[in-house]
Amino acid sequence: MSSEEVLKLENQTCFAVYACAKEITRLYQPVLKELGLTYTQYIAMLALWERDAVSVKELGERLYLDSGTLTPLLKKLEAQGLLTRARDAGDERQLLIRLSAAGKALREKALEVPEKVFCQSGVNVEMMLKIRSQMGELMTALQPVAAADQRGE
Amino acid sequence: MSSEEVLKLENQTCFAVYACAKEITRLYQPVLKELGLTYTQYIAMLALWERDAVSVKELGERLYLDSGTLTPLLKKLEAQGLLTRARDAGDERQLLIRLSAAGKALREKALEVPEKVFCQSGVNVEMMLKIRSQMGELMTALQPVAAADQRGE
DNA sequence: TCAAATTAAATTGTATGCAATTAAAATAAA
DNA sequence: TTTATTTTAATTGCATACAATTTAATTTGA
Repeated sequence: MSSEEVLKLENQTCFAVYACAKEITRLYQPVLKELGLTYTQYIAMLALWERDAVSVKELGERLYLDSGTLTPLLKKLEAQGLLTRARDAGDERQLLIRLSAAGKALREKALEVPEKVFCQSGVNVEMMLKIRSQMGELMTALQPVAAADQRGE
Repeated sequence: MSSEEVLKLENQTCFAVYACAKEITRLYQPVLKELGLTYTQYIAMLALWERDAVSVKELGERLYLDSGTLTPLLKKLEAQGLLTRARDAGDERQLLIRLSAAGKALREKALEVPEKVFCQSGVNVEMMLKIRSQMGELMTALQPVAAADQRGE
């Protein structure tokens, strides 16, 4: 690529993904508002509905978020009565996150979220599936780099 | 999709894009640190290197950011001596952002950023181009929705 | 003309997001 | 065992993001 083109915004794949991610969460916002959740709170609940009674560390690994983000977020969800935060009796370092009855019940209302958002977007199923698989590929391509950084290489 | 699967994290295209966007900016971070820029500051500079002496509004439209994000960000870049902020004489409502000599000079160092990041990622050119075009398609699919929201429809 | 509506930034308030540090608990090693 | 290391959350500090409001300037319309 020429030195003229290499820094053009429209040629930056990073910016394309960054902009899409923001546009997508913007699309979710009004739908999630009905559940009283922000987008990040929503994906945290998704993870918990799939697997309950997990530590902050495990939750963070699945969501790619650290305790600096999760601790305040989980405190807010606790304040809303959706979950409880309690130290693991077997290992006091760990904090176990458990859904409350209200937290489990909210799943029923959340069931219609993906459909609602999909209908509001101008996206068709084929595009959506293609994007998901592409992002999966990209993530596996990027993850080794992140892991190596973690190990200090 | 079954009610079991519809809320699974791995089936959420939104989460795939969201996670990739974060991973990508993480990849840029060490490279941009050498230029003294954060990722958002970097894309702001990309936009300005392409087109100088623009208003906050125009910059925001190109970056999909509003004044709430841009005002403090531009003040930081001004403090670094990379640009100047001055009201437009013709329309005092507008603030014109102009690159300083240092801001223009920084472009030379930035020229090697895309290549550096690309080499550190495990991504090949084909994947990158495919993703960029996919994100472009997605953005055009989502933008009408955002525009309609803007108009209050 | 001149009040009403619109526009552009800035400000305020809330919620991430992450690096770096701290504190407490558990594990490893001497 | 007793210290050193490691692990897990919480905390701190900084930088986004964005909705909603405010302020100042401009444009519209009666």
